[in-house]
Amino acid sequence: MDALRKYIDRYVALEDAEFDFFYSFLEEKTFQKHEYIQQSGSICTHHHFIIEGLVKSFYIDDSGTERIVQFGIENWWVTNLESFKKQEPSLIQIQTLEKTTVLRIKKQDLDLAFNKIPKIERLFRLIYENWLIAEQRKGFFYMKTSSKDRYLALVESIPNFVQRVPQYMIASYLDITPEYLSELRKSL
Amino acid sequence: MDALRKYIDRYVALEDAEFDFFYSFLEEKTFQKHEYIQQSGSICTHHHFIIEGLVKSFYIDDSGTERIVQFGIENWWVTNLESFKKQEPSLIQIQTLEKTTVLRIKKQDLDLAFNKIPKIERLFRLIYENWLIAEQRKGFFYMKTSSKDRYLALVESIPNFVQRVPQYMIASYLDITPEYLSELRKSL
DNA sequence: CGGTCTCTTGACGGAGTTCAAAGCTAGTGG
DNA sequence: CCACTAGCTTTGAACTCCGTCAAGAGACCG
Repeated sequence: MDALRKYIDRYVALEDAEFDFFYSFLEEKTFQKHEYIQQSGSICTHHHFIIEGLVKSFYIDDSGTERIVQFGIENWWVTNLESFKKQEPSLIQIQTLEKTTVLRIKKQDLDLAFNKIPKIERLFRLIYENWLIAEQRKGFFYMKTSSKDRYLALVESIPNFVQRVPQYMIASYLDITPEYLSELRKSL
Repeated sequence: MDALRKYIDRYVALEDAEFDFFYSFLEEKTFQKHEYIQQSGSICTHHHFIIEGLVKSFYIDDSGTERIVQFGIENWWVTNLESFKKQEPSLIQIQTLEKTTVLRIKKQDLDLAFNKIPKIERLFRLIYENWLIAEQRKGFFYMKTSSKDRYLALVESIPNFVQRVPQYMIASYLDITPEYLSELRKSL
């Protein structure tokens, strides 16, 4: 609750009553290590705010290989936005890498919150704006940077990331093979 | 005006008075072929809705090569969102490839519209949501698809695209060299 | 008709993949 | 608390995709 309040305060100034009303839609839930938050083929019913823990979003490609598209840590929202918005089955799966506690909200409740509290709509307008900028920077960065530098940037951007996540998942996220990442690391 | 009204109607139901009020902030402007809508190093002051024409967003990399990150056509919004939002100098440049007519709005006027007309804030919450999904799909698609298939998907997604845009720009957008694209096309 | 912009062709090189095998490490049960 | 196993990481060789460079062939415009 404190974590969410602090997070929201960075974007919009909510009255206590507004926050409490919004908070009443949220459900706290804890997932064990390696539990699925989102299964492939099912509809993404909730938007999740991570209070503590670490998750990966990924899909399985045609040759059966896992492809990680995003990691999520404390103070991030995770969902498959496309499936959540359209309420269609999701190709993306979300799984915890550590014991993870989230606050989650259902699609219809979030829509209700948008109607009742304009500041919540503004909050998400701003969140999506920032998220979009981050996604664009990522694409931009991907295009102009070698995989070695992408690796270095990733491990520097999140403290202890290498300790928390196995190498082969980092390789998957960087879109290279574990073998090649191993070679990169040898050359430091 | 009609194009914009039609576009907005797909997202939110505005009263005529609300639309007129929003429209009063917009300025119609026509750029000639090869004119700059956004120069490198300057702040992105406007958000642009393209009524007619075609533009490219790009930057110049360390070796002096142009890198196209996005094309924009009719009924798309174009801006460098990061520069527009933070009012910081932009690394991205935007240039027309054809004579192009836009409706443009200043940052402070858009913020004003958000405050005066909640439905406009909702409109942009939805636009950013869709844009984000599109950006994520693009990243996703990039990861799992060969450059040959990316080329085919691109030319199929926009009618006459190959006629409107020179090959070497398509190569830049696909993040391959013109030489290699030429080879791909030979193998059909 | 001459020049600039665009597209193609070919030789070579480097980044990254694939496959197979061996070496580590950490969790589990006995 | 040790031993075993399964999962993770490293190594190396052969191969593929795609970039770089250099040169030539069209095509459009004044």
